[in-house]
Amino acid sequence: MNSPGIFNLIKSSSGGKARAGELATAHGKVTTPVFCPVASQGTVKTMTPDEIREIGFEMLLANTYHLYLRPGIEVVEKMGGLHNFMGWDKAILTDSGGYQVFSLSRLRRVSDEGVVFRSHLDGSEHLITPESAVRYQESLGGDIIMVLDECPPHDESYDKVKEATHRTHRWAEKCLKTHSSNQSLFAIVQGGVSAELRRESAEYLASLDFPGYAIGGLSIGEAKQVTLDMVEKTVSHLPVNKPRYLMGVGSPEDIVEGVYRGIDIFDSALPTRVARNGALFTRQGRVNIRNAGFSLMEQPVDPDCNCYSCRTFSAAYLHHLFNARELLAYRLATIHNLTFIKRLMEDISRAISEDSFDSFRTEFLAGYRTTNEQVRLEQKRKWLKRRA
RNA sequence: GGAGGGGUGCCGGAGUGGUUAAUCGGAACAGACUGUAAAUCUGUCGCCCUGACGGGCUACGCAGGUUCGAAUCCUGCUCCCUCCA
Repeated sequence: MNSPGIFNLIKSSSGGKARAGELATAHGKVTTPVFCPVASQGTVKTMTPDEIREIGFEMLLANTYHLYLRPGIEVVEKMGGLHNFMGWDKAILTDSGGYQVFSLSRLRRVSDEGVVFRSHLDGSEHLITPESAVRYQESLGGDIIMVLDECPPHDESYDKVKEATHRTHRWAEKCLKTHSSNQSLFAIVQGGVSAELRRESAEYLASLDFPGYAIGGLSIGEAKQVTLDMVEKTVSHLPVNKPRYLMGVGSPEDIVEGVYRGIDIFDSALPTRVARNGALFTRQGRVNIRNAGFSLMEQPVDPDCNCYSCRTFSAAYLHHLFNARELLAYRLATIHNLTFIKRLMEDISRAISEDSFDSFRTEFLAGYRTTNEQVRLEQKRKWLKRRA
């Protein structure tokens, strides 16, 4: 089973939907469930590829939109492709730029042809089409590439979501038609928070026989229970023998819940972004290293962690680095959070192979304190409003 | 000795009669961040009571005074700064 693009399902939970597998790529085998750190601009912020490899990650996510604008697709191509350019010889998954249709929505116009958007860098206007999105990704040379999709806001009207979902379907067909490399092209299910649209989207895309399926348009401001519900409603209509990728989801509790519902691949900027802002993962929940309580703590932030940061430094030192805004703070925190996630993935894999994932999940969630949902959504709303 | 300027909340610094518990920074304290326009953003920030609305008290160097009302005007005291001798 070594030809690139082949997904090999190794083990499924006897009671539930969690599963373990392997994904073959031209840049090595990827063990699933897998988490991909985000390297939008060809770098996991603050980390060297060696450090990422040492922590144990097998696949990264890079972004076509960002690399297209800077340094430019041709530059990456001339520099020998993305792997060579960024010094990473394991697998790469590139996103099409579809998410930017959503996150930069003030700067874009969507039509059937594609998306006309304004560069957030210099305001210049560009058109990205399903066809060009595939061509760009073929030039970048990632191992898994994504169709161009339209990700509507979580509170968009049903009709608009339906329109975006159907457009995403048409684009998926165009991408499939354009695609000519041996990279794996994954489709993206949309459908917003409508179970009916999710089903329709999953069934339709499944009929096109892609080598993998992503679930997009979630965790963008809707309530957590809705996210999980939509994942369930989508997965149940996806083929069993193809990898399922839950895009943009990566908090520890969400990963556990995603695996529980049959997800194989995750990516998210959350672990690294949150790290740069002082939030560190522990098995008891997130902790803010900037809090005054850490100023004199001799032990590491997470005594159970064996990452470089926790092996080497006290919580007090990390607290100090953050307060002083020293650059090392961001690196040490990123190392910690990524190591935490990697270990979580290993624990999940082990639990699945031992057929004890359900109890692992129950225990993990019982011990992991999460933010009050109201507080979360309110701050999220403020953030989105501010961006509008 | 002479002339002038100034002392505002933890710090810097606005404000020159009422709408001022006092603009704005910073610090401090807490929170958010999920296919990265993010080393970003939000909230609190005199004291006491309240979950909140709200209420009470104390505040602009010190002491008096003018006024219905003063951080803002007047007098004295005190401390600091600049220039001239």
